[in-house]
Amino acid sequence: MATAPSCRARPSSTPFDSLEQEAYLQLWRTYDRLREIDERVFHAHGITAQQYNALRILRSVRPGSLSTSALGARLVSRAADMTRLLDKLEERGFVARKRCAENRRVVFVSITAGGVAVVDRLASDVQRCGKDQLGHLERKTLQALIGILQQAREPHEDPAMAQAWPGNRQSKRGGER
Amino acid sequence: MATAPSCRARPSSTPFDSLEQEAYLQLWRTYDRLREIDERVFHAHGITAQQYNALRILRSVRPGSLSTSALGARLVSRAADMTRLLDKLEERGFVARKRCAENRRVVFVSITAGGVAVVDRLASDVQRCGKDQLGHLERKTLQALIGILQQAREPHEDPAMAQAWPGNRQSKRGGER
DNA sequence: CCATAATAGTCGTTGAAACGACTATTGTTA
DNA sequence: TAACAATAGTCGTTTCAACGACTATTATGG
Repeated sequence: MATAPSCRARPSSTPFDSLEQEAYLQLWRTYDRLREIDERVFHAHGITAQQYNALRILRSVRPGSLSTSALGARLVSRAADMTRLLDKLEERGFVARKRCAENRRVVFVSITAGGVAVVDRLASDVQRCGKDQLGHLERKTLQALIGILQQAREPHEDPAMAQAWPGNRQSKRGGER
Repeated sequence: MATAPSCRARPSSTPFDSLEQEAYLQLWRTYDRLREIDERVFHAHGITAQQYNALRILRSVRPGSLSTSALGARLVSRAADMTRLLDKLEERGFVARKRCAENRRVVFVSITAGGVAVVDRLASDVQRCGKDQLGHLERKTLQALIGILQQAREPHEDPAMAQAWPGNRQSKRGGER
C-alpha cells in the first residue's frame, strides 16, 4: 500500500482549515464522483438510486411487507418524503400499498412481481457498476474503509436503527471472489 | 417492545451483494449523516453548503477572480449549473460578475466585502461543525480515511483538475490540534 | 365519554438539481 | 472572408428534495 511515501506537499497547498474538514470534503467529493457512475446506470433504466434502494429492501422481505416509515428508516439516505417516492413506484407498478387493518394509520408496502423483475434486470449492471467504482481497491482497503466509515458515523447513527445499519466490523460474507 | 427476539445474525444478514457495493453504500450513508449536520449550520445562516464552498474558493483567490467554469471545476461537488448558483449569490451581494474584455465569452466572478463577511461569520460555526462530525476520530484514523478516499476516486478524477484536488497523502498542515 | 396528545401518513409550496436546447463570441480553414 | 466548429455561459423545463402544515386514526387522562 502507500504509493509514494514522499510527495512533499507544499505548505500552503491545502485549502482546508482542519483535518476534520478535509476528511469531510474528501468524503463529499468521493461520494459525488462515485454517485455519478451509478446514477448513469440507474438513469439508463429510468430509476433513481433511492428508488432502487427501496426496491432492494422490499425484495429482501418479500413476500412480506414493511410499513412506510419502517422502509424509510432502512433506506441508505434519509428520505423526508416516502409518500411521493412510493407514489412513483406504485404508478409504475413496482410496489403495492395496503392499509393495515388493525391500525388503520399505517400503510404496508410490498414489492410486486414487476418490481422484482426490475431489480433482477438491474442486478448485473449494479454489480458491474460496483467494480467500476471501487474495483481497483484491494479487499483489505475496502474493509478498512468500511470500518472507518462505520466508526465515523457511529455517534450520529440513531441507536434505534442500529440493526438496520449494524456496526459489525467483520461481516464475513464468504462468497464473492 | 420486543425488538428482535433473535438477533442471531442469520447468514443473510448482510444485505450487500459485494464488498464494493457495501463500501459505496456505507460511503453514501456516512456522507448523508454528516451532511445533515453541516446543512443545519449553513441553513441557519441562509446559505447552502455548495454556495459556501463557492464563496470559500473565491475568498482564497481574493482579490482576484475566477471564470465561471474555473470556479465550477474547483467546487467539491460538480455543479451542473453555475449560472443560477451565482445568480443567487449575486442577488444577495456576495459576489460580483464582470465580463472579460479580451474574451467576451467568459465572465469573471469575485467575492465582495459582503461575501467575505459571511464566510468569516460562518468560520467558527464551520470549525465547530467539523468537530461535531468527525472530532471523535483520531488523527491517524482521519488521515487513513483521507488517503483511502483519494485512492478510491483517483481513477474517476479528471486529470485536468488534479491540481484542485491533489492526491498529496500526508498534508502536514502543522497547527490545529 | 370528551378533550387532548401522539402517531402515520399525505399534500402544498418552495427551492435546488439535471438535462438539454439556445445565444453569443471566438477560432479555424477553405 | 464566409462557413463551420468550438467554447463560455445562459435559460426553459422537468424532476427531486426540504420544510411545514394538514388529515385521519389511535392512545391517554380527566
